[in-house]
Amino acid sequence: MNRTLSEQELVRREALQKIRDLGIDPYPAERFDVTAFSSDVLANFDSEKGNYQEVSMAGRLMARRIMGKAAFAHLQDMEGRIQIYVSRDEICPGEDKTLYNTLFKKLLDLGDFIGIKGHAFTTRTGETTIHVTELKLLSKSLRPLPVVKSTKEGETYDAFSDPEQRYRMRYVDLTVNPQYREIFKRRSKIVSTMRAFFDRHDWLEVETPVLQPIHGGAAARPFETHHNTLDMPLFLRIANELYLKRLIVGGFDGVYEFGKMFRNEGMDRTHNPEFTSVEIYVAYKDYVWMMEMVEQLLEETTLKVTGGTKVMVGENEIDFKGPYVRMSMYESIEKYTGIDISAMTEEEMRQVCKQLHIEIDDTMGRGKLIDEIFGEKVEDHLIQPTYITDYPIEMTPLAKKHRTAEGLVERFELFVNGKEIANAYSELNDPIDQYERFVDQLELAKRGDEEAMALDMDFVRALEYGMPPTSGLGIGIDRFTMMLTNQTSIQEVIFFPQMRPEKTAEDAEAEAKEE
RNA sequence: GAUCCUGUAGCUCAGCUGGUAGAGCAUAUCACUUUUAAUGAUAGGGUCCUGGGUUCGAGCCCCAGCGGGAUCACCA
Repeated sequence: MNRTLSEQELVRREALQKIRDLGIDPYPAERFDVTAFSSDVLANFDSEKGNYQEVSMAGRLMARRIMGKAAFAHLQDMEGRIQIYVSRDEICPGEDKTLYNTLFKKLLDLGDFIGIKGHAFTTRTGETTIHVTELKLLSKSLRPLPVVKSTKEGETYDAFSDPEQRYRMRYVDLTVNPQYREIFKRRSKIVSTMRAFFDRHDWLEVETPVLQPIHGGAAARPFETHHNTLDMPLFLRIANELYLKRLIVGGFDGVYEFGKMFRNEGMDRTHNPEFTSVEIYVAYKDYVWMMEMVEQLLEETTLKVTGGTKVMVGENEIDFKGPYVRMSMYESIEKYTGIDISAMTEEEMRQVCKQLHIEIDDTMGRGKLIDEIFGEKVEDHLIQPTYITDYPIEMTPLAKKHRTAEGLVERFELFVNGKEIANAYSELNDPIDQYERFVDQLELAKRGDEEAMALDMDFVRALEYGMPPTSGLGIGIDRFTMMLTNQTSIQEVIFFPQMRPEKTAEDAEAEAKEE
């Protein structure tokens, strides 16, 4: 670590040494007990009651206004910022004024963690403030934070706003842009609310392998890795569906898993290589039941997380209160194009695509053509939560054949604001049918489809032992969080989105030498 | 993958027709015991993303590369 230190970093390192010279440990080991968060005091302090007369708080020193023998500053803790008032003779009652004159005024910097004790009062300008009687350095910061200033009117100056910097140094982002903490608190609440919902129904939270010898359960390209001792390739899971269904076979009638999935595909503002989904499987149910369950789940989650069932997503107000509109895929296409394709042959559909100016190629089968028409002409219109049901069998090798309609499966996807956020089936539990569907996938793979599903004979064996009729569901947590936080980029709801490695000066130098 | 935009001080940004870099905040020193984008004075701070090229001279022009963003394409 021989990087050149900036002037401000040098100043802080010198201050660190001077603090040690004073006999003060800049990184003390002992605990500092906190009795209140800033938000508690700001919400509940009442100068007439005179509460909060002995509070102990801790956080980062975020702004200082020194006026000789007294100073105002802001302390930022997990719940917000509160002003503190530090006067020299208050924290240094004796002759020795070092703590104020030297430590507080000279050697502390913005970003340092401090602990304070004192009492709440209201300043002349009406701001609730902590009058500090004791002050202790808890951890010295050696790099200057970006200084983001904002006025009482809410105007912000010099915001730390470069997305690259914000994502690479999320710790800085969360510190100086605390409003972004709210997104992640909400994300956490979404997960905990859903978990509580599932637990209340006595469904079991489980964990299944992330490292899988066969990547199944979805159509996507996987990450491949290698296990040294076993000397075999392993894949990071693209889905956990087949494992969860094995647990249904084993006799757990309801299982769910929140987990990371990994897909080795493009990255953009709606795709990160690793993302979180929740999948749930419930025995003796079908996809019709599942639609009702999802309505309850999303309505409850939205209500508990946001306080209402309606959320603004961009320009649109979305209402997650059920029931949601249900439309079969064919109906939706007829509604938005005026064309009924349900009885058409592949060739007739090609004509329809041409008529609608949809680009297609010869490799596309009937299922793919339907999907293209749907993607081009229907998806964008599905703003309020809408179930699209009954998909072509070719696209869905793990779903049960439709109970009445030929060539379709019992599947629905939930679309909100033009985007899919949930996918569910009446799960295929006929082992012979499942085997044949896998074989069809192998044919696709032979024709060059990199996303075709691999044959998982152990899964077929499990089905041969018998799986009860089951309904399964997957929800993309990242995308649902985007909706409930009104974000348009997945990177904003993931703490550490995938980035290319940062190129340091040393790297550049090493590269230059190689050439 | 394609196109466009972008990279200058710790942060946010200027930088004219090519003439060896500037502001605000932050930092340092001084003053100031109810301030709040605190104030006043003074000072310091730069691998102008990287590597080539053109030129007497490049932050600026040209070429190549790297990072990031946006749009499109691809993709559950």
